[in-house]
Amino acid sequence: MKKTLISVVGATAIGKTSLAIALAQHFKTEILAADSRQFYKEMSIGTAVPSEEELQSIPHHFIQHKSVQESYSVGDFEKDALHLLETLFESKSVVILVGGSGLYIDAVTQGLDDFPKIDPEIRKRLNAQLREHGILKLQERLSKLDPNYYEQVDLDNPHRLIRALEVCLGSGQPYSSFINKKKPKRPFQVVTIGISANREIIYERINRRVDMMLEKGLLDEAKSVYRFKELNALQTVGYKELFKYLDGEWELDFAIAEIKKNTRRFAKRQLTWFKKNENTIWVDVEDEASAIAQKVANAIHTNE
RNA sequence: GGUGCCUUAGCUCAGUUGGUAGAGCAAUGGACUGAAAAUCCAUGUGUCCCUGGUUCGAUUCCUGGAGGCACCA
Repeated sequence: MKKTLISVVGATAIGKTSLAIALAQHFKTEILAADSRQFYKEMSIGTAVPSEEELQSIPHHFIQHKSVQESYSVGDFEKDALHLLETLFESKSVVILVGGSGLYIDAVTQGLDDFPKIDPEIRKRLNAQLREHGILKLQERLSKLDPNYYEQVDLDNPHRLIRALEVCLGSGQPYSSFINKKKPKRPFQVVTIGISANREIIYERINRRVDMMLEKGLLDEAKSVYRFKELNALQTVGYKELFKYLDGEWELDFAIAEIKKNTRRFAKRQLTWFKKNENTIWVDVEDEASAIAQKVANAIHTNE
């Protein structure tokens, strides 16, 4: 029997966690989280990590298994997730993947190209160059080192430029020579379930959840990680706005309004990403978990 | 009750010496290969409060009205 990874996607605050748990109970299996901020053990309220009870009801993986002080990339996650799936599929025919980070989901379901390890110092230097000389210099370098990618890349996007450049510099080969290689087939099929709702409902849920996070003590949590605020893991909606408040730059009410706005925009970006996958089976937020489980079961069968 | 000011995009406001209008924010669409809750790109038709008048033409000037704000009674 073919192994199946059920991928549950949807905008933030839409109810992915509870659907994933219901599905895991139905299929008697475990859950992998594909959420780039739930990895970190220092953050839980603002990342809407599953509750104690939820975590106890079903085994979860990749939840708070890292510290914000460690660096953990999509590539690392892909490797770890595939390795774990191999183990889980020895005893299960179905495993659940749930999360809001599109790139991380794709890394597991489709795979990324292989890149050589790059010395993080190179990125630091490139960032310093960006600050001192501006983006034009980086663009010029890329046009020499990888004219191919220079043609496709979003030239105003510093992160993209720097990633391409660091690969060029670190490997001595153009970035574009590593991408779009034939990726190995996954030893499992993927059934993607997307939870949808109209925009007003998503935004209402977001606003309510932000208020709830604050009631649960998000501000204290932000204080507890304030000393890490420069780290990548803390470039996170819900924290970076409260840091502004703690720095005295913003009023608390304004910071909260910004959290809601930035969460809305984040949700919007997620929807754009998830729309790309034509194979997604879309369900409504209001649909019963049991009915969804039935749909999934049917999809697994028709694919076999 | 009187006088003055205001009414233009979802919000705050600019502007048109009369030729039907534009900023910021919000919002919307999109991109995405080890920073991804990150990063980046694109998108502005709206009874210019209503009414009548002047005019070839009024959102702009004038009459009357409505609503808001301020001051005076």
